[in-house]
Amino acid sequence: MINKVIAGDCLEKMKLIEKSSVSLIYLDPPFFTKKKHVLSNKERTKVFSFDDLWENNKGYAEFLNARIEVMRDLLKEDGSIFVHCDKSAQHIVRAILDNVFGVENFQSEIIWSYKRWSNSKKGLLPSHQNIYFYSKSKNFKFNTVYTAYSETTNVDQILQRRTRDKHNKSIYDTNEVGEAKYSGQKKGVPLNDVWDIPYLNPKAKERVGYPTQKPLILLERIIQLTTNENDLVLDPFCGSGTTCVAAKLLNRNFIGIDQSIEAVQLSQTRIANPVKTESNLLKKGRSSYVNKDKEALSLLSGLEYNAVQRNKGIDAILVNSFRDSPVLVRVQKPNELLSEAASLLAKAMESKKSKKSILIQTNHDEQPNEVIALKGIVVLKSLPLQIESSLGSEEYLKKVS
Amino acid sequence: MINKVIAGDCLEKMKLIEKSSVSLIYLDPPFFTKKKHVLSNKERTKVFSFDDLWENNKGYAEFLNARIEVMRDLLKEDGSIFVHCDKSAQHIVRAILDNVFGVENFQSEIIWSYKRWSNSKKGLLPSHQNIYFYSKSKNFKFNTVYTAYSETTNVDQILQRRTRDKHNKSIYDTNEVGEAKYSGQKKGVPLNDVWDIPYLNPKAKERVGYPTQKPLILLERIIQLTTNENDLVLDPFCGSGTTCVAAKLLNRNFIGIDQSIEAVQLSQTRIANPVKTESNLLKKGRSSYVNKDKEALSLLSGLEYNAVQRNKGIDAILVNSFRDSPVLVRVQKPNELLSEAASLLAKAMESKKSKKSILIQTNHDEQPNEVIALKGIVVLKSLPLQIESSLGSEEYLKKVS
DNA sequence: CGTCTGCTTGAATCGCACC
DNA sequence: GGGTGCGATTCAAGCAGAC
Repeated sequence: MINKVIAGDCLEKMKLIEKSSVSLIYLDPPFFTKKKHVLSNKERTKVFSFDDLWENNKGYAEFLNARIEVMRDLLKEDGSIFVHCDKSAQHIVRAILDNVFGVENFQSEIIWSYKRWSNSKKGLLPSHQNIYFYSKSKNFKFNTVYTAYSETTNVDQILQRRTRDKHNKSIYDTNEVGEAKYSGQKKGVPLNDVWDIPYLNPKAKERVGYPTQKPLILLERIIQLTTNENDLVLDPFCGSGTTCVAAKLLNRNFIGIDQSIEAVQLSQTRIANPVKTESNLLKKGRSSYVNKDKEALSLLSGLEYNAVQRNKGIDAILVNSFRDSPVLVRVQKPNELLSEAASLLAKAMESKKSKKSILIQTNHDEQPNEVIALKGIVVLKSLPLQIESSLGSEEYLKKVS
Repeated sequence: MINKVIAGDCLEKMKLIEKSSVSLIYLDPPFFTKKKHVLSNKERTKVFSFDDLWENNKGYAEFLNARIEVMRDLLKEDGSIFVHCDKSAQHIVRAILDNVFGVENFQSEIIWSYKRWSNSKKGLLPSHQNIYFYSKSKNFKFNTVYTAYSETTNVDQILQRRTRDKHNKSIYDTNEVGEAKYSGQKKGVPLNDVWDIPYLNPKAKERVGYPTQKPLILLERIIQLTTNENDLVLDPFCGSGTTCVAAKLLNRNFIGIDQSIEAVQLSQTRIANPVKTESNLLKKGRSSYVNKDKEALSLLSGLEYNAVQRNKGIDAILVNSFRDSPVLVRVQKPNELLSEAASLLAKAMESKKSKKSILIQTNHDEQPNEVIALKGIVVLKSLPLQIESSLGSEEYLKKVS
C-alpha cells in the first residue's frame, strides 16, 4: 500500500489504508463552483438561516464531509491535516473541519501569498490562497522552523528614524519600549502563517501542465513542519502528484489517490524522475534583484515613475512620455563622475529609442557639458545641491562632503 | 447626523441614517467566541449538518445578520462594505455576507499581514487578519491604485508593445525597420489583496469585546479605494474611532457608532485633534499620519535636516546653519498658494530668527515675487516641476494636473 | 443572453550576445 | 572562453467582442 499512487475515489480507496497510520494528510479537493448561484429570495429580507447555505451546497458538503471523516480516522494521534481551499468554499470547508476535528484543534490559517500576472479585473488583484491546518489532537507533531531574516530586516532599518541627541550627535531613534532593533545576527524568527512562495512560473521546468499544480517547496514546507523521516503522508486528491514527489524527496512514505487515470500516470512519472526548479528568486531572494538604492529613488519623490531594477543605465522611467518615446531617468551615484553617468544613460537611450532623458546630478564637482545636452539629456541638480548653491557655498558648506 | 460619533446599539442608531446615502461601511464587529465549544456529539460520527453550526452560533449569527441587513440598505448602489473578521468567526461572517449581499458581489478577501514578535506558541506564528470586501452591486466605485513592478520585471516589458505572431506566440512588436514599438504609458501593477502593513503594537490579549486599534494607514487605504471626497463613511462598531479619524483626514464625511460611552468619548477626542493624538500613536508604531509630511520631506532626500512635526510654518530645519541662524524649510502643500506658503514661512522665520529659508515650490500656477526674496526666502522648484519645464510643457503636459 | 475565442497583461525563467 | 547583463519567451486570469 505504501509509496503508491492509486486511481479511484478516495472514499473507497482510503478503506484500504490502516487506521491511525498516517502522520500528515494534505488535500486540495475539487471545488464544483456554481457560477450561477441564484438566491430564491431576491429581496434578501428573509431571516438568515444556515439551512439555506446547507441547501445550496448540500451535495458538496456531504461529499467532502464523508471523506474528511474517514481521513480523521486514518490519522495518528499526533497527526495533522492541511486543506487547500478555494475562496468560494472557505466557509463550507471551515465548518466541516470544525465539525470533524473540533474548533480546539484548529491550528492555523496559512496564507500562501505570491506575485502573479495582472489582468484588467476591477478591484484588487487576487494573489493568495488559503490553507487550513488542523491537528487530530493537542499533542500534534510540530517541528518549529526558523526563517532566515528576510527583506523585512532591511525594511525595518529603513523605517528606523535617525535623529539627533542633545549633543547634536546622530543616533538611531528607539521607541518608548527602547527596543534594540535587530542589532546582532539572530537565528531567525519562527515561521509565521503568511508564506511568500513564488507561484509556479510559466517557464519553470517543474511545470507539468496540470491546472492546479502547486510548487514543490510549498509541500516540502508542510511536510517538514509536521512529519519526520519515514512517516506516512497521504494526498487523497493528488492531481499531478506534487505531494508525493515532495514526500519522496524528503524521505517520507506516501500514498496518493486520484480519480483520473491520467493524473495517476503523470504522478508516477514525476515520482520516478522528480524535477525541482532551482529558482533564482528563491535561492537569492527578492532583494538580490534590487540594485537601485532607495536613496536614489527617493530623489524622484513626487514624480510619477516606474522604478527599473535590472538595468545598469536607468533608475526609472517616467510614466508620461515625450513625443511618444520614453523618458528615462538616472540619478548620479556616489563616486560616479557626471560624465560616466551620462554615457551610461546615453547608451540606454539609444537602445530604448528615448529622445529625452533626465540625469539628476548629486555631486557638484563637475559641470555638465554641451555634449550631454546634444544627446537629449537634461541635467538637473538635486534639491540639496540647489539649496547649497543658493545659500552661498562659503558659509554654508561647513560639512566636509 | 453627519461627522458625529454616536453612543448606542448600531441596530437602533442606524435607523437614523438615510437609506442609500453611505458610500463605504467598515466594521470590526465584536466576536463573542465561546472558548468552550462543546459539541453535543462527542464521537463526531453523525452526518454533518449545517444545523449544528447554526444552533451552536445561533445567537451570534442572528445578532450580526440583523445588523448587516440594515447596513446593506444604508449603502448607495455603488457602495462597498469591508468586514474585519476574527479567525474564529470567518465561516459565519462569510455565510452572512453571501446571504445578504450575494456571492456575486464578493470582491476580495483582503489579507492584512504584519510581522509580530515571536512567542512560544507551538505551531505557526499568527501574523495576519482577514477583511472581507463586498460591494452592493456590480457598479461599485473603485479607484484603482497602482504599485511598483516586481524586481524581476525587465525594462522591455514596461517599455515595449507586444503582439502575437502567426503561431500565436507572444513577441515584441516591431516596425518595418525592426525597431521596437514603444508601448506608451504604463501605470504599474494594480494593488493586490495581500497588504503588508506594520502593526507594531502587539495585540493585547485576545479580543474581549473591545475592538483593537487599527493602523490609520489600513483605514486610509480602504477609504481611498472605494470613496471620493465628501462621500459618507460609516463605522457601526467604531471603537477608538480610527475609521472616523482616517475619514476626516481624507476629507470624507463620517458617522461612528459604538455601544461604549468611553469609546465614543475617546473617538471624539481623537477626531477633534487628530494631529496631537496621532503623534502619541507614533511612539508605538509609525502610522500613516506621517504620510503627508513624509511625502513632503522626501523631496529633501540627501539633505541633513530635522523634521518638524507640529508647526504650521515649517516642515524641517537644516542641520547646517546660515550665518549662525537656522535655515527653515517649507514644502508648498497641495491646494496651497505659493504666497500663502511664503507668508507662513516668513512668520516662522521671524519667531525663529532665521535669516535665510527655503521654500520648495510644487505647483507652477504662481511665480515667486520680489517680496518673497526680500524676506530671505529662496524659492526652489521641486524636481517634478523642473522636469516638466525642461521637457517643454506643450508636449509633456498631457496630464491635467 | 449564453458561449466561445482572442487579447492584454506581469512574473520569472531561459539563453543569447557581449565583454 | 567564462561570466553576466538583459532581451526573449511562456503561461493563465479575466475581460471584450464576436456570434
